[in-house]
Amino acid sequence: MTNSPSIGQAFTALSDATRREVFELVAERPRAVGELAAQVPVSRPAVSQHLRVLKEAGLVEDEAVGARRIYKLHPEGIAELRSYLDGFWSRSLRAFKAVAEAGDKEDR
Amino acid sequence: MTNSPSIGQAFTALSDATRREVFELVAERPRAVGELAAQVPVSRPAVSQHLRVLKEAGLVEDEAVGARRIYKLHPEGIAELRSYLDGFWSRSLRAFKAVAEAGDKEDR
DNA sequence: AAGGTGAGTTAGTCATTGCTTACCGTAAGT
DNA sequence: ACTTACGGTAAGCAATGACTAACTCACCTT
Repeated sequence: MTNSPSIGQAFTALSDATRREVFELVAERPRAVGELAAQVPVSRPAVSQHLRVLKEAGLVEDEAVGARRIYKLHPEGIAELRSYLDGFWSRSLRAFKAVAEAGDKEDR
Repeated sequence: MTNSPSIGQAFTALSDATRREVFELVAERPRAVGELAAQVPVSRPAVSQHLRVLKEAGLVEDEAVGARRIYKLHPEGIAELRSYLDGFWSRSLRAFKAVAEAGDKEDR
C-alpha cells in the first residue's frame, strides 16, 4: 500500500505508443534520459514528460547519478499491475464460462 | 521487436474509465447496448462508440438478436492479450534481475 | 569561479478524443 | 404498410494530451 497508483493510470501510461517504447527501452536495461531520447523520435523534454507519467503510474523509478538520472523498472508496481490483471482476466473469463454453461442448459 | 499492433489498441481501449466500466459490465454477463447505456452516465451513442473501440481491440464481440445487439466477451482476444502480457512481464523482470545481479558483481 | 552538460518545468500549439444532438437503417408488432 | 424500439453513424464542440522551444537549476569539470 505504498502509493498504490490507480489501475487506470497504468493503462493510460501504457496506451501511448511512444511511452510504451520508452518503457520497453527502460525494461531492457536502466538508462539515462538523454540516452532514451536518442532512441526515440521525440525531443528530450517529451521523454522527460513520458517518464513522469510512467513514474506516477508506478512502472519505473529513477535514481540520481551525478548530473544524470537513471531510470529503471519499478518491479513492485509492475507486479502489482500484473496481479491485478491476472485477477481481472480470471474473473472475466469465469463469468463468461458461467454464462456459456447456463446458455447450454437453456438450449437443451 | 516492439508490439504486436493490437496490444496498443487493447491498452488504449482499457485506459478510459467509462470504457473499463462498460467492459466490466459486459464481463458480468452479455448485455444489449441500451442496457449498458442505462448503467453508465453517458448517452447511448457514446456507449456505442466505446463498444466499437472494445470490439476493434478484440476484447468483446457482438451478436444480432432481433433488433438488439448483444455484446459479450471475446475470450480468444482476451487470452491473447493475457499471454502477451505474461511474456512481457517475465521478460522485463528477468532483464531487471540480470542487471541487478551484474550490479552486485561490480559493487564487490 | 566559469563554462558545459544533463535534466525537469513552463507556455503555447495542434491533434486526438469523448461526448451530445440529430439523423438514418433495420427489425418486430399491430 | 405504419409505427415503434433498437442501435449505428455524422457533425460539431470542449477537454485532454503529446509535442516543441525556451528557461532554469544542479552537478561536474578545469
